[in-house]
Amino acid sequence: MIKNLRIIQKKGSRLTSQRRKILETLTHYPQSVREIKTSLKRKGINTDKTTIYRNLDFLTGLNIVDRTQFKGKGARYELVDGDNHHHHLVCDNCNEVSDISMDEKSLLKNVAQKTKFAVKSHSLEFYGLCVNCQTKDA
Amino acid sequence: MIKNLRIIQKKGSRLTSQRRKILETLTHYPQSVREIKTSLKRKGINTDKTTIYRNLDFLTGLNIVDRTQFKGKGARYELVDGDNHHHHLVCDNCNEVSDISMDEKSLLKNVAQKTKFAVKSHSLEFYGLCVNCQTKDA
DNA sequence: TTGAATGCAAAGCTTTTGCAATTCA
DNA sequence: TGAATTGCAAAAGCTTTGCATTCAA
Repeated sequence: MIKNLRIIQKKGSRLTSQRRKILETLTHYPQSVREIKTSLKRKGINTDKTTIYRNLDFLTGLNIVDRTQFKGKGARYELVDGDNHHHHLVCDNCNEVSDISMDEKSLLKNVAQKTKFAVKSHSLEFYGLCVNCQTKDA
Repeated sequence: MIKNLRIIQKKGSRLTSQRRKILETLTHYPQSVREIKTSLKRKGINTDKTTIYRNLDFLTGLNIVDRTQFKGKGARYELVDGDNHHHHLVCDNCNEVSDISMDEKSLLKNVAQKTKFAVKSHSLEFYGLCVNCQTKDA
């Protein structure tokens, strides 16, 4: 996404090859750092994990990347979806993650009515069984 | 809570002194393992962290304890609230956690309408600034 | 050229595992 | 007594830090 590259440059930060490759590897599916590293390696790119962590932090700060964390697992990173903010359905059995969008206006209104807390962000995940795992015996 | 002790015995599991003490230390505020350990130590009880982890897992399995995880932090455990299921408001600045209950029927209905995913549990956290931190300059 | 970014090594946390010793029922 | 539970030591993950080196602008 060209737009993201502009955001980075506008901020006065550098467009290193690592940064570019990491951006190219990110998707709209939440990946762990390990997965990102493996994915880069498959493309023949050996980037140190520290560099990956630092860039993910950097990109998260610019709102280019979104960081989520599922029950008892490490952090996961995905490209921000712009106008298509979504939540996750996480299968307890096969760990498959699918997206779902929600009308969350009512939720936020609810918080505003009940408290004076200033909500900046929120996270909402559903856990259970995906369609495939429902039909299996196990 | 006597009821919880019964649940444990009924399951054929033992009511060790450690288990009892850990239960007494848990609250309706989500605590980290480190906090639980410190709290026990303050009462003069030295329980190994492994024992704490194992008991928290055990109690979570019996639905006596609930496990949450906030953005980029370790797991936190609190007593299940029975009929008062709630969500959390987490201050980005001072990390204070407060509870909020939500009418989530509409959320779950929403998922059911859009997908065939069988929801077993969900987590919903709001991040932002608590009232105190809003008025501070920082 | 030079400050930003990278890579490497090491450390810091949290959580898990294996196993011998202990303890509740 | 005997299986469940504990404690200890060690390992396994994930994430961060410090510092010398490299590199984009």
